[in-house]
Amino acid sequence: MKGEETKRRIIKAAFKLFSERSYHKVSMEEIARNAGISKGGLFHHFPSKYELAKEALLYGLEIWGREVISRIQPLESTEEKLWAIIDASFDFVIQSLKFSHFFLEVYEESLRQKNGLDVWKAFRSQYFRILEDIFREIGAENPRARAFLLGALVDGFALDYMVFRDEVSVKEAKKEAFRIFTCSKRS
Amino acid sequence: MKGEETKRRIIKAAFKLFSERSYHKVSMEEIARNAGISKGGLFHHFPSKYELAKEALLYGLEIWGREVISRIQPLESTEEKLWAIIDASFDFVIQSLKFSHFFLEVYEESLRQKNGLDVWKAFRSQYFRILEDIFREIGAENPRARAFLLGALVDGFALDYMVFRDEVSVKEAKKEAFRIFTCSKRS
Amino acid sequence: MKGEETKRRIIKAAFKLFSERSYHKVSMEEIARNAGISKGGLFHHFPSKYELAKEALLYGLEIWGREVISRIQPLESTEEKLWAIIDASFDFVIQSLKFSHFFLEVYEESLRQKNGLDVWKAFRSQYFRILEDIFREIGAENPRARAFLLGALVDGFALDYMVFRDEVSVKEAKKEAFRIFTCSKRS
Amino acid sequence: MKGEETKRRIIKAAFKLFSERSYHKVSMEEIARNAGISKGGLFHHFPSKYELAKEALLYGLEIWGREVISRIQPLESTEEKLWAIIDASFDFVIQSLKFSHFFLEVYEESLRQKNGLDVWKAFRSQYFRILEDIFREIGAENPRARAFLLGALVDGFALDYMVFRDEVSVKEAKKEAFRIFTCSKRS
DNA sequence: GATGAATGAGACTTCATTCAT
DNA sequence: TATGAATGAAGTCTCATTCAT
Repeated sequence: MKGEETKRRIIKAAFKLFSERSYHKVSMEEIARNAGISKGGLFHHFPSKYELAKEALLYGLEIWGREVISRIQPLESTEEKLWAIIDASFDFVIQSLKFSHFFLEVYEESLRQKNGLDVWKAFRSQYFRILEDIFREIGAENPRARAFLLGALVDGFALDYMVFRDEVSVKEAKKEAFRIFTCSKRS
Repeated sequence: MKGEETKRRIIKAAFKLFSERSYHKVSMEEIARNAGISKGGLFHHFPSKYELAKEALLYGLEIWGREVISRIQPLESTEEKLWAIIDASFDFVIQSLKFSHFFLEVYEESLRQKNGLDVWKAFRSQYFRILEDIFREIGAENPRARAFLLGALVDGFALDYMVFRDEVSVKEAKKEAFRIFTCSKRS
Repeated sequence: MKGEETKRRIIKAAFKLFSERSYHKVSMEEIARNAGISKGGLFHHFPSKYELAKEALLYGLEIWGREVISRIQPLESTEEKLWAIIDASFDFVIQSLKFSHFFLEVYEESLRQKNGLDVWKAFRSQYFRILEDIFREIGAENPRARAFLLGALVDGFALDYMVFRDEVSVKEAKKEAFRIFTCSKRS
Repeated sequence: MKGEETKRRIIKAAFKLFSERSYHKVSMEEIARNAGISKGGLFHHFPSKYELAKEALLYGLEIWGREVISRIQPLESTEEKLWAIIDASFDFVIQSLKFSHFFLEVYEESLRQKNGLDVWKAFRSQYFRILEDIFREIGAENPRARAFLLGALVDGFALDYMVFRDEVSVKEAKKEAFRIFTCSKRS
């Protein structure tokens, strides 16, 4: 029982640091220090830095996921739901700006592991189904592709906003994103 | 003049390696070897790894820029131009999948340098004007924001495509992107 | 009594792993796992890795000793006995190729312990008396030295055979060893 | 030129330390210190600990080889040559007692490397031809096997002598070894 | 008797950078 | 201009051992 709590503490510390400064810029030493544990203790709970990063990433994603779901649940209209998703996604991305870089680096490591991508695909598909349904109802020509693009847009926004944040306000970006993603031939 | 040629050879080698394997995964040693020069020689031409990476990145961006301009130039209709840009951007991104990661890592370093971002902003603004004009002509509500979003979409696509390439074809993605970005209230 | 049984299980597992992969390449963690016990439990039964290794080594040697004795017992002629010893020794050595490395590593640790070698000397002398007697009967000039050399040959064979096993067959080696060790000036 | 000299200095220091305390008990840090170079400098000259150990081992073997050859060269009779070889081999082994352990550990690493054993086989075969010829002239039944056994005996002697040195004198051991290895059916 | 979390020292290795030649 | 030897800091990971429960 004590172990589980420590593990949780480590993951939290790792998530925080990784989101702030990406994978390569954070050392295990530092994570240990922040989690109030020894370096050796870290490796007792996680076999490698990659494995820890993966769990930290999932932890972050799940927070985001729960946030999105909870915002969508009470809503009824399709468009409201889409707006809620865009709203929440952009917010999350702004909140932890370096998150996507961290994401990317763990992804890259995953590419080298056998079946390393399965975790991400599983997680992603869960939300993609929701998005696809929304775009189908809206009358998008290719709901699947559009869902993919929204995902990409959010990720890319995280990247670009970090650098060019003075060129556009988040509010404007959200609005315009909503506009183009609700575009349908029937409208 | 001989120095200039060597410098160019180094930049080319660096760009190739960096876009294949990102910043942190490529060592100066390796770049030197690939450029057919010694490690010492490398530092003779570039004061640091970051400085080399910056120039290598600009080199890559300029190639992309010239490609886009040359594709747009002969076209007349606004929509054709937009399609050409989307087409070229996605192609470029696919071609060097790790490019955006490389981009991001150099960005991060730039954040720490005084006025480090200026060079990227200058480069970016040059193409953003073109995009903004296009979206204005199309009748977008917020052309500036939309231009920003297209940039973000392309960057994000590079990221996600690396991992989820089997979920959507590049062709479909391009088409759907074109559809939503040409969306206007007046249509 | 239950403690004794657990201890035996640990020793068996340790011996197996050590003779497969030598002392330094086997961790206490792994031994624990293979013995179906926790790491803490392991240290409950043995105060240190060295102490466990020592007992595991003795366990292996005793198996070998009993095997040799049982093969010799029914035999009558001196030469038959010598052949049986050579035969059994080579077989044992082939069976657990890394055994002599394990042996050596525990030896080295023993060198650092006060009276650490006593246990090996006691074990060894027991079998050396038998060998010496045999060589005395055969008419060797220096039976004690010859006994020592046979011991060395077997150990060295274990070493070399690991690397150069395709240069000579075990059968040929046994036969030639028998030939030279039965050599006497009186024959 | 300066590099070669440093490399030689490193190999010498490594050989000395490894012979005294075997592979795992010597750290790169220590070798660096003894060679008067930084840890990083070590890796500039040798890509890994294993590779350094391999070269250090070869360095030691070559010293031994040259010693043996120079002792044999002036001799005429076959028996004198064999005696010289046994004499030199035992001397060498006594001189650097832990050498064989070091040998063994580098061997084991070699087993894991692709074609890792080729170096040793090449070295060994060079001296085995000489031994085989000698035993053929002596009239041994299986000269090849006997040569193998002499090699094994020397290696095993190094092992055992380390532990049981008070049981037999080197001089006696040499003499008895000479006796049994010159045994022939025709005598 | 037994568990497994935790420690802390130490190992190998990488790499940007400097500098004598 | 160019070389490559040398540095030193930092990084990931292993492991025997201890100890509260």
